[in-house]
Amino acid sequence: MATNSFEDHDHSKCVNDVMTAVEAHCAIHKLQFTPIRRRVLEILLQDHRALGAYDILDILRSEGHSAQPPVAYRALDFLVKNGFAHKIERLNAFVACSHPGEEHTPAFMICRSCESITEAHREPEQGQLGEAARNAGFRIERTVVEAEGLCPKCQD
Amino acid sequence: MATNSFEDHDHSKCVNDVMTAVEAHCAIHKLQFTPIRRRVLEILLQDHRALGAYDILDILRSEGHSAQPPVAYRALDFLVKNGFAHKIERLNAFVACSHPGEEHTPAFMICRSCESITEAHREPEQGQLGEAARNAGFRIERTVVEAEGLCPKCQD
DNA sequence: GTGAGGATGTCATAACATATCAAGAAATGA
DNA sequence: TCATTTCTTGATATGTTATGACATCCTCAC
Repeated sequence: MATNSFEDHDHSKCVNDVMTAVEAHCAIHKLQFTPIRRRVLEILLQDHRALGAYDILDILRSEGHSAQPPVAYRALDFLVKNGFAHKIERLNAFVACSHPGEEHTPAFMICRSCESITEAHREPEQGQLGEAARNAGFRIERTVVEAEGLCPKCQD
Repeated sequence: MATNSFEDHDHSKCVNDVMTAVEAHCAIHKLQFTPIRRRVLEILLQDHRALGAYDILDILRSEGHSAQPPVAYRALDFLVKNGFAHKIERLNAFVACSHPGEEHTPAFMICRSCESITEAHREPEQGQLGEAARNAGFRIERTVVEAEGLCPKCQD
């Protein structure tokens, strides 16, 4: 398996692995993985890119669903709350999680050229931010860590 | 001087220092520090809090300015572009910079209770994000690093 | 004083997100 | 099985954040 989504990889496996993991997680935790929620996650998984809620709505509409804004936002809330997707604050957009269901503190690398996104993992208490927080007496509950730049392929 | 804005400090000195530094920077770089831009920065400096563009607009209006949205966004663009203010992506809001004009890579700690914000500084190439970027072959150009949690005072 | 570029005034609208309430479906327990 | 509760969805409306476009005006260099 590719260590990050900038590398060439078998994307259908990538999608299947995530869907399988999410299904299992929902079964265990008695979460309702309804058709809309499933479809929105599938849409996010199509690419390692972030999609806005209205991009998702457009796709849902083209498939015949009703698709007023709350439809997308509710599905996204469900996916984000349960760790199946993340919001990219810099872009006001959403991306499928690479490690669904597991507790983790993600960091993102966003290519400004091809818009691909790869997810890395951090330890919130370590590193420069953790140190700054300790110095300030600040108790971290959530972090947003996003880097913008150029992915390997777009540096040429 | 306080090492971070969570501590008690002489805030009028805080404001004066920043305004003086910004004035100097604008003089040197031939930037037009116009009344609107100055006023918006003063508004941001009133507290170590982030304000939305429309919060700023409300204040400008209450002072008799015209104040259509572009008025605030243009002033904020100027302040951000020149390093006098930062956008807090998590909040879609803006905060005055503690170290105006200097090249730096900020990280923010946002108190979810009192909404105060303090700015720390990072080295983008170091730490966990820098390491993840090197591993992925990603070239970082900008970073968004924001922690949400509780400041020392609000932990009681 | 004229021209070029930057700054502002103003209107309009795009893009992102949520409140509310009604109706329907699924899980729960008697 | 039926009633109850809870979660999910449908639908309308609205709130919030941000930008496009164009006219006007100011400033500075020449």
